[in-house]
This record gives sequence, C-alpha cells and structure tokens, in this order.
Amino acid sequence: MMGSRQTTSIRNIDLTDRLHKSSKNALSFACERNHALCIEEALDHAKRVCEKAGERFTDLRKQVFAIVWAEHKPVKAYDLLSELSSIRKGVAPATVYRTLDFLQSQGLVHKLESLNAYLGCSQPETEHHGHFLICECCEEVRELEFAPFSQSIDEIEKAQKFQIKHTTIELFGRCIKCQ
Amino acid sequence: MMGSRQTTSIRNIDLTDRLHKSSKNALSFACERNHALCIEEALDHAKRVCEKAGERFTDLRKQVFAIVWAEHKPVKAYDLLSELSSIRKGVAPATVYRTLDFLQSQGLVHKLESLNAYLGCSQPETEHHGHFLICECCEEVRELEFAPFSQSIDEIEKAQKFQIKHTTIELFGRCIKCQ
DNA sequence: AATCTAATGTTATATTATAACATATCTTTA
DNA sequence: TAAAGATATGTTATAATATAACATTAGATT
Repeated sequence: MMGSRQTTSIRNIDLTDRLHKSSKNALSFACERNHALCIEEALDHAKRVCEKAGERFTDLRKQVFAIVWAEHKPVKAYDLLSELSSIRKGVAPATVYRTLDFLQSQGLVHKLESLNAYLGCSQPETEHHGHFLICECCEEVRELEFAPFSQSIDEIEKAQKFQIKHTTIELFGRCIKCQ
Repeated sequence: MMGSRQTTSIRNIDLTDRLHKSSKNALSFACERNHALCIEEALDHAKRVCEKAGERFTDLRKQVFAIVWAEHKPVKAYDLLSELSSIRKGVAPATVYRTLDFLQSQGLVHKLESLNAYLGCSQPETEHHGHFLICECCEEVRELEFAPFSQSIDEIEKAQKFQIKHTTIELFGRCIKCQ
C-alpha cells in the first residue's frame, strides 16, 4: 500500500510509489511535473496555516493531510482509514473523522457533500467559497473560485435577505478530456 | 403519528394533524393559509407529471410524496420510513430509498446532499437547476432558481470547457426571521 | 515535577444506503 | 380472460458513512 517501508514519519512516505499505484488518470492542473514537490509545498503551507492559527500540526494530521493530497482526487474516509492504518497503529473511524474535521476547520481540506469524500484545498490561503467541477467520467475534481458565482452569492444575500454563512457548490459533468 | 386513523388511502391522511404536530416553525412561502390544499394540488400535479412520463403514481409513491410534502422542510429517509410505517405494512429502507429515487427521477423531490435529506420540489414543471437556501437556525429551506446563478453556470461551461450535467447548490445561513 | 489542556486511542453504536432475490401487481396480447 | 412479460413492491441481509462517550497519552504551563 505504501511502498516497502513501514514508518510513522511523514517525510518517509513514498509518494511517487503511491501516486503511481493509485492514479489511473493524469494528475490535475498544477503539478504534473513534480508531485512530490507539490505535496512538500502543501505540507509546508499547512504547517504555516496551523501555526498562524495557534494549532498543532501533529504527525497524525500531517499523515492524513498527506494522504488526502497524495491524489488530486476526492478520498473516501474509509479508504483514508485503510491507507492510514498501513502507516500507523490504533487507527479507528473516529481518528479519521476527527482529523478531517480539524483539517476542514483550518480550511486545508474540503468535504464534497455529493460524494461523501474529501479533497485537499487548492487555495487555502485566500478567502473563498469553494466551487467544484466534478467530472463524472474520470472523477477528476477541480476547485475554482468562480467570480460570477461569488457575485451571485452576494446578490442572493441582498435579494433574498438571507445571510449566507457557507456554501456547497458542486457541479457535475464532463471535463474537456472526457467530452 | 398520523392522527387517529389507520388507513392506506392517501386521501385520508390527516394532514392538518401531522402539520400541527411536526411544525415548530411557521410554514414557508406559498401555502400559509391552506396547506391541505397545497398538498392536494401537489399530488394532482405529481400525478400529471407521472402520466406525462408514462410512469405510474402508485399508492406507495403517493404516500411517500405526501409525507415529503407534509412539511416544507427536508425529511430524513429514516424519519420518512417511520412515518410511512404508520400507514403501511412491510416498509423497509429499500422501500423508501427506491421510492425517493423514483420521485427524484421525475423531478418531484430533491435530495439535499449536505443534509442527507429530501425536499419536495417547488417547481417541478419547469426546467431548473435547484438552488437551496437553508437556514441553519430554523431549518427552513427555500428552493430558488436564481438567474445569476444559472447564468454563471452557463459561463462556467464556456470558460472552463466543462459540460455541466447537474448541480448541487446549497447555501447555508440565516433567513430573515432568524437574523 | 505537578497540573492542566489538547490530542489521540478505544469501544460501541448510530445513521445512511444498497444488493439480491422473492412475490405481487399491472399491462399486453394471444 | 388466461398466459406471459414487465414493473413495482416485499423481504432479508449487509455495506458504507459517521458519531458518542470515555480512557489514555502527550504537550504546554506553572
């Protein structure tokens, strides 16, 4: 599952190996050249986000975050659980859900409600709603912040006198590769 | 649960009673004066929709539809199951999920993915995406077709070269009454 | 080192949903 | 109208998703 090593240090996870085994489809957008670097940066960034918030980016949290980031695809909680179990002892559903909750609270991970699955946030530094394009064919998901949508949300607040706190916007269809 | 009568005829469901017992909050929009009429019309309309589609609007389907419509609030599948059990024998989860699937396929009911709950469609006659305003405080849900959103969806299709088949748009916050 | 707090481990169970197959009910047509 | 086929429902079992409650451990504070 995790290459040949059994270790609890996140630095030692064989990402290339995992990537190779799990990605039937090409990676998305930003990191086709060097996914190991991509995840390295994401981990560094997550660490800073936590520090800024006065929260601890523990080994468990790093590991869960790394597994979510290991693919640019939504991950199911129980799949995550089984991957996590291969690098860590004493993992139960609560472990996973608690950690995902934490990562969501820090804006590092999103839940895709329509899929019951979790995805690394591609822009955790900026305030954003999170709009998702989900390809039904290849399962690739793109997170966007589509301005007209954000504007529409502002308009809705005014027009409907409804104060919006958070949104679930998930658009299903076919990406360009699958059309 | 269903008033004093035990019956399988949907016409005999004591809607007023159910309404009174289950609605802690005021009813939404259209039907504050006469909910019995509202649901009567909805049933008639659903019947026509099914006829038009060459599908049967069976007793089971009527009953499930009526329960969903009995409140203008999202209903959980297992709550529906328990209500349904009080007017019908041999009800199991599959009964409920199958029937909800059917009603969704006819555009008569929506699933709110963020809540794992089901809501009667307020505009099944027209083509629409379905945009939901969900009050976190009073649980009231309004279904809209907000034009700027629909336009945004068109724009996204062009800008992202992504062919959108269906959408999940659920906006959480506070309605005017709860602000 | 003692104490407090936050994080994780652990066990159990709740909630949501589907699979697979049997039976019953409608529809069609011989 | 009986037989055949198709659709809907009943029934049993189980899968998939998620949380509650409490014990223990590890980090932070004094």
